[in-house]
Amino acid sequence: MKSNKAPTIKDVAKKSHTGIATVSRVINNSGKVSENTKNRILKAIDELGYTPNLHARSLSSKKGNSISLVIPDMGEFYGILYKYIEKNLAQMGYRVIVFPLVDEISLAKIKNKADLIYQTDAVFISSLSVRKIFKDKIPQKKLILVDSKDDRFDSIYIDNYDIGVKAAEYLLSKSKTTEKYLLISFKELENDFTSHVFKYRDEGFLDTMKKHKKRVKKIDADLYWDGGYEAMKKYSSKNSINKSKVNVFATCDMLGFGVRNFFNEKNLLPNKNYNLIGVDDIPISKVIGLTTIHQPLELMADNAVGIFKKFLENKEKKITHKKIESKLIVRET
Amino acid sequence: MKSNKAPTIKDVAKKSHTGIATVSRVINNSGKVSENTKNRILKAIDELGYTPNLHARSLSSKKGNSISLVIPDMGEFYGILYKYIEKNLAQMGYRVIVFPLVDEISLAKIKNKADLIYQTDAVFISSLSVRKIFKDKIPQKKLILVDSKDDRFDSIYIDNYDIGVKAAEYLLSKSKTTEKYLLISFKELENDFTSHVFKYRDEGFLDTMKKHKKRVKKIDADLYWDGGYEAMKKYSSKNSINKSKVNVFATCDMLGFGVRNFFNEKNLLPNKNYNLIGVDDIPISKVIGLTTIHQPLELMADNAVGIFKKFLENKEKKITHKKIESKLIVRET
DNA sequence: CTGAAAGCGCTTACAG
DNA sequence: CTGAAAGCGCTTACAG
Repeated sequence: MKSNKAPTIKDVAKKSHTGIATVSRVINNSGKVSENTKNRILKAIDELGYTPNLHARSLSSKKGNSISLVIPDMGEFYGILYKYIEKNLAQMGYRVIVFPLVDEISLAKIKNKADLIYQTDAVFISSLSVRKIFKDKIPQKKLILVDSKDDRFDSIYIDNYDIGVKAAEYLLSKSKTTEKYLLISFKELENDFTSHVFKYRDEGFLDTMKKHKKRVKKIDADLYWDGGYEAMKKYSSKNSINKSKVNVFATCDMLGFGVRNFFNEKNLLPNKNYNLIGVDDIPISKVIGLTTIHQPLELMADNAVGIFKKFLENKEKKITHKKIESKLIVRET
Repeated sequence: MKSNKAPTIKDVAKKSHTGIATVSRVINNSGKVSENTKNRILKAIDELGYTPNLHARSLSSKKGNSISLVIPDMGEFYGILYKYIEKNLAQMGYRVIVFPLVDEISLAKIKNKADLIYQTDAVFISSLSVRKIFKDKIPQKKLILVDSKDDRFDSIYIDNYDIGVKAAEYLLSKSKTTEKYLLISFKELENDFTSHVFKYRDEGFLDTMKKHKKRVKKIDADLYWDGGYEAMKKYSSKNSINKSKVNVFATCDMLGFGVRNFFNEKNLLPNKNYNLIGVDDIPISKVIGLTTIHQPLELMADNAVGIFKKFLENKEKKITHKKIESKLIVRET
């Protein structure tokens, strides 16, 4: 009867009548090993059902072969980002470990210095503020920001102020003088999760509208699928929505979704009764014909991985800041 | 000038004039340590910015303090499941590492015996077939199936055949003799990702309809936000949709979403012109008023973690099969 | 091409 | 309450 414990490299060595160093070589495909011994070892590995212990490997090699990806929530948007990053890194033999900051518990875990996140070779942080998350105890790791910016760290980012400007210009191009302008946005709470992306989008939009002497009514909405709907409902209860065209900037597609729903329900038509633009270009936006501002996730992922690669190669200390252009996608609304 | 390397337990011991065993004790809060030495050690840890090496810890303690969660994709649905599992496990000091099988690459990684997944203390598999994923090389780990069933492993599952039955009964209760019945479903490819959930839902629905002598038109759809829409468009190009009421079972809410969109666009009304039921009860379903069959994710997560807890306690070998009841949620459609 | 040995940074009896 | 020492399963010079 076999022992219950998982077989180790020692067991493999014994069974194949070699030393552990040689076994290690064939496992890692490093160094020269004769065909004959190699086959003996492979056979033993197979028969034993041997699996290398990653902890031992990492401990002795000083490499984790993994990176962390910190994201604000686990939804479709970040799923896409994950996919692009994973695709790149998998080829390099790296694992990407996801850390969704879904609640206070997961935030607390990350702040604990004994957490897994501190064992990975680099930390990719998406859409979140390093300062807020880690406070003063920033991990002594390679940090790469994706979709946000911090002077102290490598950053791949999009100019959110510019997004607001683009949204304003789109709506202005579609409208005449006497129309109404609405800004439906999420009012971020000042806590550890705050990213300020909404704030910047708001500002870009508001500033541009002011420049064109347009008055804008701002409405706070919940960051949820019906957030935009409820905001519009509230607005329409005090303002007429049929008299003149309404132009709406929803600062993310999730909010845009709700707004679109609202207009549909009232049988109001895009271009005629309203215009609407969102941000993100999540998959569902295409389906509902929502005009939006696209965030090039693939490009961001590629750039982030590129920085990581360079880091691995020559440990260069220079910090890279790469700005990615967002793109207007005109659809029905 | 300080050394570049990360401080180890040895450095802490030296700085606090103790042994590494004692340092280990205060880090892990185990055993008795006098207040005085404890404070000295804590101070040293803080000054050094010491972080325990998890690989070393796992290697010597034989515990990973983590579990794997394998999911078919990274979207809102599994995000919710993750959240519930994580909430439970975090309190126990465990990390949950997500393995989204988004493409062939990620599948290949999992099959590699050297993968991270084999280092965790247990593997939770959601909505996927163990047989298909791991083939004959099933990991010698505690496997817990969430939302699927396998006689060989602990399973928390929902009866998908029964879901089909429930959907049929709902539509029958809303309809009269002469009406039309549509089944809009995803035709699973026979590959490693196949879970057969759709197949069982189809069967439960079809069998029940047959029992009631109703003819059903089945339409294959893409598993995407506009899958249901396209399916309906195809159907309506050859069949009238206005004459008599149409009753549709979309085998998941994502498909139901598209169907609902289609009817909206045609200005057709629920209960009057059509009835529609989906499955899953994803957040967006509530917003669009989609009648659906709810999957109790929280309950499933709790049960799965419960099994894991028992496993940790007494290493019991008995396999648990727990069936969870799905629940009809009636909304507008 | 191959193997014995040191060492990675911890935990855990063990002895005091 | 405390510390020296063995051991976890690997990788990597080093010597052959």
